[in-house]
Amino acid sequence: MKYPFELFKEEVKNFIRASLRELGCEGEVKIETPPAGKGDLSFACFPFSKLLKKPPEKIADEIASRFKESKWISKVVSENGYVNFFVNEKRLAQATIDIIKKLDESYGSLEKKHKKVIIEHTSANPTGPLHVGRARNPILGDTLVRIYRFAGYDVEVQFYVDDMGKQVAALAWGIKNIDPATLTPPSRDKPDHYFVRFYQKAYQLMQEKEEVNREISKIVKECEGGNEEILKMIEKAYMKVLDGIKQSLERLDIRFDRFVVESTFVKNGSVAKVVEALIKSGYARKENGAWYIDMKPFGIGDKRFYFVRSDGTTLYATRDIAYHLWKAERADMLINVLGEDHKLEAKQVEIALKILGAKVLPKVVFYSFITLPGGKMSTRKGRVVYLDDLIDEAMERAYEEVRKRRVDLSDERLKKIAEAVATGCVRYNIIRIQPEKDIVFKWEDALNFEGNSAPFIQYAHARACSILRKEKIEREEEIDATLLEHEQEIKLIKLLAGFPEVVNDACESNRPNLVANYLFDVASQFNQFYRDCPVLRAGDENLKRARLALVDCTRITLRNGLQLLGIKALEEM
RNA sequence: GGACCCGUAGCCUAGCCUGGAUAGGGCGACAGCCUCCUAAGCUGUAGAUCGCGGGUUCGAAUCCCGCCGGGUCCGCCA
Repeated sequence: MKYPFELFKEEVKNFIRASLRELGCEGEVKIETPPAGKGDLSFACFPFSKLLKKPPEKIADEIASRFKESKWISKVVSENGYVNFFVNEKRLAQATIDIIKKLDESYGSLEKKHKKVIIEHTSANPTGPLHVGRARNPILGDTLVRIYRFAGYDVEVQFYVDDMGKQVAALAWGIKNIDPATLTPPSRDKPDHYFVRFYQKAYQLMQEKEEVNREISKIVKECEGGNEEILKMIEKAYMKVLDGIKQSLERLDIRFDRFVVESTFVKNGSVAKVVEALIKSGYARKENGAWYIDMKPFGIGDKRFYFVRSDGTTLYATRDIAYHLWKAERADMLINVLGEDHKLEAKQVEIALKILGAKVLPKVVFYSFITLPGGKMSTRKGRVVYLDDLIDEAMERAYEEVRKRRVDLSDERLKKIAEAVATGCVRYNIIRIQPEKDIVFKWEDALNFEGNSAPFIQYAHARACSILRKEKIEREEEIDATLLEHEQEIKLIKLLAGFPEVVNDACESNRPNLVANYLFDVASQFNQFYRDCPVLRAGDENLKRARLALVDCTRITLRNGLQLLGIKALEEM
């Protein structure tokens, strides 16, 4: 099934290809979007100027003059070396509104790819609560999950649990050896906040006392040896913290299909196989009993990638390779969401996977950490804003705002709305920005409820719902969309028609921020339509039905898009 | 020091991958709009050497090189 705008685009491409062939040349046909008012699609003739030995204006003229008539193209104009194509607006309006009404919740979704994708995200050390510095990871990851599913992929979401590092070992040691009475009270009644204190204290003691350091190191070593008893003890410790992390993410509607535990790959021998295979590959060198791969031939400067220590134990990256081989056997595509501090490790894993002939290599989406105006967040230094605190603060602010506006609603209803606004706001303000861009955390930005924000989009959706509550429109109702001729109606329809392409682009390029930008545009255009085109008081009954349908289609598109961002589409606010 | 990322109005940001027609938005500022479908909205004004300098090109915010500023990494840590 093809979407209307796609059909228009294909027709334009075919027309250009045929025209160029007649003019005597072939070439990549690159279609672009012209500035407002100059058409709906355009084609630049400059690159063909040399080939055809004609000025671009002439080529554009010749192509444009070849146009007679067609289904989707209403007009072709030559201007300054460009060929501008105008869509048949009435046809687009009718086709777009028909298809949105018909597909409803699946409008914008793409055809089934019959491909399995494993998306790994968050994978935070389960030693304490998530803080805002890392909050981009789950939000990016979960949004990608939603987009990939909508784009037709079969997605499994995984959280890789590190149960073998010094961090979890410190946590486990702390819980076992520290008297809770000596700790400051937890910042809130939640397991991750409760247990992080043991981790913090243990970490501090580890640096102060050599014996503590030795004990914790011993735990780590036992884990690497696959000591079941010690691993069980560690599991008991981190599981509670992980529960707390899950609770926080649940508030943002973020869930996982599977938690994959690192030690699994030590226990089942796959890490040993990785080591063996790497040694046999011919790329490995030995030094003082430790094994490494020289990364210079792979273009990574003068770096060594150690995968076995001199005592024979493996490293984090080594185990990560085993994990990735396991994933590669189970999926057609792998996506990882990682902080930019993992760039080198990701490169090491990738090189190893290539050496070992992995079927699938992961595509990694890196993001920059969110920092505080004074610098990096640090749990241990107490310079930190927890995700829970951010959500709570957003909730309070949102509650105040709703209460100010809606004296008519019950407190229960107000809280529901506030929650949707707050969590939407948190997700939106993070997802709307390109992952690689630095974000300096400021409360006023994070809790922005106006302009380019989640509530702005939710508000447009609520407005649409409000109109539709007053006058119903049935899915089956035949409407005459050709009556929609107002400039704002046309603008809105064209924008709605572009949704599937946005989904496709966001998915293919792993840029969820495209969806956020798009929804802001739709909401903004809808607000302008709302200003210019009365719906319930449209006068003409057929026009009213058509406008109602357009409102309904906007509602559907906004809702589907918000769904992709994990933001609740409110019916009133 | 080396590698990678970022640098667009007072602040935040889109566009950069795939070069193209006057660089879009938002916040904040200023001036307006609720007898009318929710003003979390709308309109208008002011505000940009697209970090700097070269190069490639008919054409550069976009590609290449150098520099400056900020971040990340450079461990037999995770």
